[in-house]
Amino acid sequence: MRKNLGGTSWRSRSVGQDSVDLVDALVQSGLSPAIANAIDDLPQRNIEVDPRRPFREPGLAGDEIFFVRSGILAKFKPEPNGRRQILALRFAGEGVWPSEPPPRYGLQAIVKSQVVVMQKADLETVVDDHPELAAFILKAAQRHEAINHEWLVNCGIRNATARVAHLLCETATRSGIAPSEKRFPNPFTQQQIADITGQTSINVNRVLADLERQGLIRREARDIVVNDWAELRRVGEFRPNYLL
Amino acid sequence: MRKNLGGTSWRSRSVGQDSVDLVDALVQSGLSPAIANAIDDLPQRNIEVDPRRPFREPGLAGDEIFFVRSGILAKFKPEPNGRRQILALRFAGEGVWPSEPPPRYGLQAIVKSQVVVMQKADLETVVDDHPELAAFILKAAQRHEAINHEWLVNCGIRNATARVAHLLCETATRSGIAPSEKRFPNPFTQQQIADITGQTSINVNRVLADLERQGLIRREARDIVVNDWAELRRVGEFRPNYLL
DNA sequence: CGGTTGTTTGAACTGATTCAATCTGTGTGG
DNA sequence: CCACACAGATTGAATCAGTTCAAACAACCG
Repeated sequence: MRKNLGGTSWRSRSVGQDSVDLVDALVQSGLSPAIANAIDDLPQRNIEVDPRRPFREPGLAGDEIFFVRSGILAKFKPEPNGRRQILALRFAGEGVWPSEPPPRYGLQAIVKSQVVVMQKADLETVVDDHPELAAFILKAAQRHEAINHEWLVNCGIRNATARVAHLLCETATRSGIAPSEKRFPNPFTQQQIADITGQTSINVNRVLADLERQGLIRREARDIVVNDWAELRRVGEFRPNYLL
Repeated sequence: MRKNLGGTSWRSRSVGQDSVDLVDALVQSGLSPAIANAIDDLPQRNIEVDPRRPFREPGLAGDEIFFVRSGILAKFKPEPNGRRQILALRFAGEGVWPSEPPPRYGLQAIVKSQVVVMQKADLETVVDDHPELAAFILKAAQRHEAINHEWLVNCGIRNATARVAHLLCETATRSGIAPSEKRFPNPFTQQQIADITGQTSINVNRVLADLERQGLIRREARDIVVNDWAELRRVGEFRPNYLL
């Protein structure tokens, strides 16, 4: 699917409920409209990916850039022992930038997602024309580094309950849920929470039941209802400033 | 301490045995000599830091850049429960770049280290003059991201033995130990290994004793003697390509 | 309806922690 | 050179958080 040039792109119209326009998202993250439009003019492919089915296997050449228009993507790494670790998440408006030695992680969707795929080489031409773009990319990388650090602390020294509580808080914040909002959709299966927090799904199930028994959250269908954000944050040692 | 301009800088002469010249290290990492020299011409301070004494507390404004000339630096994050997690290491020739929201980690040395400190604002002037520098910085960030991922897998799904074995392999590689070399100095205390791998020092002690009992390594004074690199790598699931 | 995917529960097990004590090496000052 | 202090390493015993295995249950979907 190629870009439709001139006039209002069909991509500007909302496709899903939380679908993100590429230009809007880039501008909102601090990029100048000129550069955002230059990026949007690059050849691009829109794809829709189903959850839990890897669409980019580990070890493949990293010549593509992915931009999440709606849903959530995950970088994952399978290990010989059969378990897998989810390394990072990308929410709507965020992107996956390729790295130099072909990355060892694969990509899969957490929920059905719409993704824009572009060529690294194409983007590099925009970087050449607009050096500020490099700073923008670096800033995004540093934000993800801060999140990475937080996840390492999570898996390294926090207990199972704190890990899950932290993930819930981070997910709500990164999904753009207002702090006043008590209810938000839980995008994860318990297995996925386990893959993120380095546990088994059995234990995640018990932790969630515990959190519910303690009255911190309620689970209703696919939603999480948070009765006491402050307490959930305390349990998860979540301080959101690392997210900007 | 200010830069001595013109002629051979005193910094070009080796100060410690493994001391690294700033220009050499930058050029070797792929930067052009012109840019490396431009960076070297910036105001800089040389400091020597003692191990295990934080010299940069968490949460302080990140307006400084650190370049490791010798030794090893660690980013660490203390947690309310009294434990701490080491988030990343920087070996000789590597640097710590500041991030936008003031970083939540502190810096400490693993062993006595020599560090060059520069101002972020100064470096940015070089970036303005040489846009390729931005790509260089991004590439370094991506390499550290790959290492971060590896550490997350370590803490998330590998068992205590694999974690320690992996750290030993990574340390040897990043220290520049030739694969043929069986002996290398262990820079860590057992507490530091624990802080990196998310364990207690007691358990690290038992794991090291196990590795020795299994004949994989020997410990002699401050050195680790690796009897069988291939086997140690297998145990630690260490595949070094993520290090470039 | 049957098949699939995800959740929940129980019982047994185990890897790692916690607490406490001892041992070893190194440096320091008398 | 010895006495002492201090940091790190080592060991044991008790405990516990989280895993493993197995089985049942619920929800969803074509």
